[in-house]
Amino acid sequence: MKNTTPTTTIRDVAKHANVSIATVSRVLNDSSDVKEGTREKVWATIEELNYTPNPIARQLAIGRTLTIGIIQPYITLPSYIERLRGVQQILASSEYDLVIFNVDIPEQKDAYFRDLSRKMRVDGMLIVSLPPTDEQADNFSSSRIPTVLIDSDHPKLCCIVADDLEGGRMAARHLVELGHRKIAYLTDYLETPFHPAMKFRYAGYREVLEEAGIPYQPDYVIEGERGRINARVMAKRLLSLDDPPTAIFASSDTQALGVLDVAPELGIKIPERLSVIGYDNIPDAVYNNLTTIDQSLHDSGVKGAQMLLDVLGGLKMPPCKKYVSLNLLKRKTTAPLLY
Amino acid sequence: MKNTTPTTTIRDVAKHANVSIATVSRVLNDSSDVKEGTREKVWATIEELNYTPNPIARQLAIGRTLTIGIIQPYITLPSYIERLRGVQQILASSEYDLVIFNVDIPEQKDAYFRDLSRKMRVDGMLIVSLPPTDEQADNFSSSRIPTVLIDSDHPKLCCIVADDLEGGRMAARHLVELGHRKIAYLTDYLETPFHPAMKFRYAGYREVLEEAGIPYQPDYVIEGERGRINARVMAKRLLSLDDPPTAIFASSDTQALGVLDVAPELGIKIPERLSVIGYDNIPDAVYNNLTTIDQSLHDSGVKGAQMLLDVLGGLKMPPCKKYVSLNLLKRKTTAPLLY
DNA sequence: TCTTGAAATGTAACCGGTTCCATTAAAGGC
DNA sequence: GCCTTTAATGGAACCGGTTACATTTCAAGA
Repeated sequence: MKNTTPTTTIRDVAKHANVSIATVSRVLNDSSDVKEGTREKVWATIEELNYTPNPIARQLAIGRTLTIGIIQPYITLPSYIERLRGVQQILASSEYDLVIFNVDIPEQKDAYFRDLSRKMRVDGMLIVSLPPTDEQADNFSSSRIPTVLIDSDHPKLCCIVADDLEGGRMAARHLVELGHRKIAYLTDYLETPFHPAMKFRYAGYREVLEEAGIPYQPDYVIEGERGRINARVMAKRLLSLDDPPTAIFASSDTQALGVLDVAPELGIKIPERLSVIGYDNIPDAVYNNLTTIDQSLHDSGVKGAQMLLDVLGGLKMPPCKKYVSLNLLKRKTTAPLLY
Repeated sequence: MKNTTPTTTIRDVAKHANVSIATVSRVLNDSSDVKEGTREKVWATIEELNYTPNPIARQLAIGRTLTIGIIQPYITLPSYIERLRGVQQILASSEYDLVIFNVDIPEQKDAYFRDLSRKMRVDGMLIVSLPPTDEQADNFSSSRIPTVLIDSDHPKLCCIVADDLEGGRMAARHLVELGHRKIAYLTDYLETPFHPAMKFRYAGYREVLEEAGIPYQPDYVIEGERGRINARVMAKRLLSLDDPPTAIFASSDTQALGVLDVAPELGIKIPERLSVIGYDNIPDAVYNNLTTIDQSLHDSGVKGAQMLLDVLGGLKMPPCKKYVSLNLLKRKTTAPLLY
């Protein structure tokens, strides 16, 4: 029944209720010093006029948006979802809303980094797996808008990180300790415009193998497009080598699952003939009894959100680097090498 | 180097550049009537002071947020991602930003429906797969904020829908035409607080079977939690029946893939011994050569976003219902029944 | 009864932009 | 050279809230 935008404002309410706009505002923000009778009268008027305060005006007046933004790539990947849940859990009980900005291509990242602090209307920012350049980091740290990095780091900012190098070591060490010496590493492309976690894990893998006196075998390192399907193809290649590996360290659970998919097709029993270890501990890993490195994804979301809230709450916080824990979860896809 | 929020405003710029704030505003919005010399002087000052206009103030002044919101459940599912891409494609070339609100549980839906029109700051809304109640629909249609429904419908609103009943018929009809009579339907829970697409597809399936004179066999209908993993379990149950089906219609590609996963384990060849048809045509379906019903997910996003932009552009549009097309894609997982 | 102070309310400035309208400066017409 | 137009610019109101401060109300204390 409404015609063209006859928006009711706080002044309309004030007029109808026969009070001042200040009083209406007080009622809306349930300030304590409004007489009960007045309060009721104002509420009645608000209902009657079907009045809704304009959030934009409010934001301008109080100088805050009560919104925090999160920029992250690959929103569809299970590991990112897991972190997101951690963030949401914390924010749900705060006064802040969460707005998600998805980055699929590097250009988007730069566009967001450039604009968000200005064009977007957020009080704080979480940036996941997207390492800023020095210049961008400077912008963030000198900006009015506090920023917390999750899963990437920069000396000028607050960061929540996992030690991917150590994670790579842990996975490789587990396989070595089981007696394996033909250990392959199956991964996303190591060179990426996003956070090079896979590269660190790779370095950890190389390190442990070297320590164990296992010569580097380039054929055992295979990289390719992310995703379960592609992992299958890569796994097939590895397992068809003349001298196939007896263990595969996949840089993500999703890829490890791809390996589990194809092994039966090739008549390879897991874990008897092939040990497989993943990384992340996503829900599907539990279901498939996949041995993996739990990198506390959920917790990284929780910690990041909490840190941002602290800063927004006024806590003075210098740049820092906070680690989430790593845990080797031994399940059913790894076993001692049979001679 | 900055201390506590010494935010530079348009007035600071005006003062430094020795012009009026009106002129600065004109420069910012590159209005035509500013002399070239003045324009340069103002830009120089803007750079010098490192000034960034406050978007909130601008929004308040112009009365628009230049943001559109999308509410959708299961943001992690491939089918929803596909729609989202369609939306983003259209919005990318518009002046609007997209903000995503994810709904995982029904309560969130109601909270968003209640608040968004008021608390949130968007110019328009897209609602995906979340049918509003009559009351909510009334609120939307009488609200200042135009709303378009995608994948659900209501007589009072603009809707983009797919004919799930017909889709169910198409899938079932395909199998019947291939000679199958033992046709199972594997699905998410039919009762859902979200859009009951699966129920419509189910109805279509029942209808076609009845027309073909195939008696209803309750054992052949199995419902359960969504997801590939759960689909495997359900598929196993179906295929272990005393008189197993020769064809399975899965209500989503993800579930169909689950069926493809387990069939080999049970020694069942596809499509020779078992025909499988999915629904959605997600990217993985292409890769796995899955026969499926393409419900133009991407296109539904495109159409929905376009319609919303039209309305925001001033087009008067009465409630309507626009269908996206359905196509049976015959690939390699369905085949004639062998006697 | 008159103070006095707390409680309740009102006034008006402010947040940081946009834009209508008035004013001034420059250019064109005769 | 003067008047009319047009181009540039400035002044100030406005968007719709919040809030510091001033003012009024009213009950308690002297």
